[in-house]
Amino acid sequence: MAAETKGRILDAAERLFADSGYAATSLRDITGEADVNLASVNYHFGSKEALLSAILERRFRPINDQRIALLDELESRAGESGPGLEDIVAAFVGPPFHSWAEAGSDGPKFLKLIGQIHSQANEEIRAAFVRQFDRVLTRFTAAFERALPDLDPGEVTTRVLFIVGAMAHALTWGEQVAARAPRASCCSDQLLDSLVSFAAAGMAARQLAAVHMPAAAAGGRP
Amino acid sequence: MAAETKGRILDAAERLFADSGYAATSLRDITGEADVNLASVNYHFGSKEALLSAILERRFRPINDQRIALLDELESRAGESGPGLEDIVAAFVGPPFHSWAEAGSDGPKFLKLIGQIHSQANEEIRAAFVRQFDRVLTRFTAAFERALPDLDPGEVTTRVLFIVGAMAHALTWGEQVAARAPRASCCSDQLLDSLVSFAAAGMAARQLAAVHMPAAAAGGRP
DNA sequence: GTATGATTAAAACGAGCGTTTGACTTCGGA
DNA sequence: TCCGAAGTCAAACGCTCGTTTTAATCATAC
Repeated sequence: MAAETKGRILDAAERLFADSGYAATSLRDITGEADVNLASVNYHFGSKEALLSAILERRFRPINDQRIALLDELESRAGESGPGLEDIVAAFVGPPFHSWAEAGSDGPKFLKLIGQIHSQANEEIRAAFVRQFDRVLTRFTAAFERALPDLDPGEVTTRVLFIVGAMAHALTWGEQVAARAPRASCCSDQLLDSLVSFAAAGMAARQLAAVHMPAAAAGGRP
Repeated sequence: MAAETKGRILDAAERLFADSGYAATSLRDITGEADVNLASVNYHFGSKEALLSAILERRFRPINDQRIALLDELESRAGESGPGLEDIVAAFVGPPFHSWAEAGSDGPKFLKLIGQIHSQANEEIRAAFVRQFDRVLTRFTAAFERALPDLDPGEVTTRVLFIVGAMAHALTWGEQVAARAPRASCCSDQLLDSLVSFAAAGMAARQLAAVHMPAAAAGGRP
């Protein structure tokens, strides 16, 4: 019965963290929702922080593994010039959306947590998250640089930042916006398609003539 | 001396909320940083929640006013067809970045708060924030729809969501990424330029042929 | 059937939280 | 000069937090 309790805690905590954030959710909220004893969180996980780590591990590991695997496949299949832009984008932003569909009724809630975690949580936990995300970022940034040889490497890094932001925000609020929008974006597949189109086009945008004034004088935008 | 205390509290709270989030920041942290008495927060603002509201009001009001003013100007200047895509995007994402430069040394910190507030905080506070942001969203969505008559209205709404996400993320993490990137994105002006190019291109992306299967069967992406 | 180790349960711990209180200080106007 | 409003301060309030402790329960192998 140990495994069941652990699972119930993970599921409930995931749901509550996603809705209210890590700091604002108490262990009593979690154990109440999971219908388990208060002490069982510390028994099974050691601490509240370790519980969050376990949640992130459970969900992010497969997502990031899938991202890398998809990119591996794209690159081995593509020729000298590397995979196409839209394919790279899809390999990057797709896996979290697909985990939505896979992970039963808890999937959607977790996606909100992804958005949350991108801008909060204890510095230590963030470090653990970033450490796992970094390998993904490095691989995909390199792939983008190859697909967009005319872009500054720094510009690629910046635009990947934009994509991450758009994705995280879509994961967090896509559901609600979908309810507001008249017709389109009715389901996550469509939201994903929109995101891929948007991100690929943004990534390919002509770079501004970026006059590089080395570090010198005043000025700024005219 | 009342005004000075209030200002010190606002500044310190803004900084700490931005770094650690609302729930994780205590009034004792704030009053310690501001070097004022603990009770003065409740004396001057009434409660911790009201303090956050005051912070949001102080910063967001001018930003949203400027957004609307810029769009007004663009539309009155443009002809029948309405303003251009890049101009609309710039009017939307520019003001927060410019407040960065204006608001002394506290500007950058506040930008992180924008990112934070987009995915957390008490439901009531979020409602207050969304209420003010809604008029901006409505105006700009309409402008985008006019500039992009070939796009589904729902698709426009979705893509605005992406822009908001990219912007919030850039505001939150732009500083750190700028430190990582080799050359480009050295300052907020350049980050803003990149964002405008990215968002405008993404907004203008060709819409997928979006086969609208009414609600029916299985399948999904091939 | 009973000993054993894993799990659950209930209660309490000290610390920190947001907020309130009531006395003390400050200071411009009668 | 004194008054009273405005502001500051230290101290305490009641409460909730994450965590720990101790005892009860359960499953299982002997």
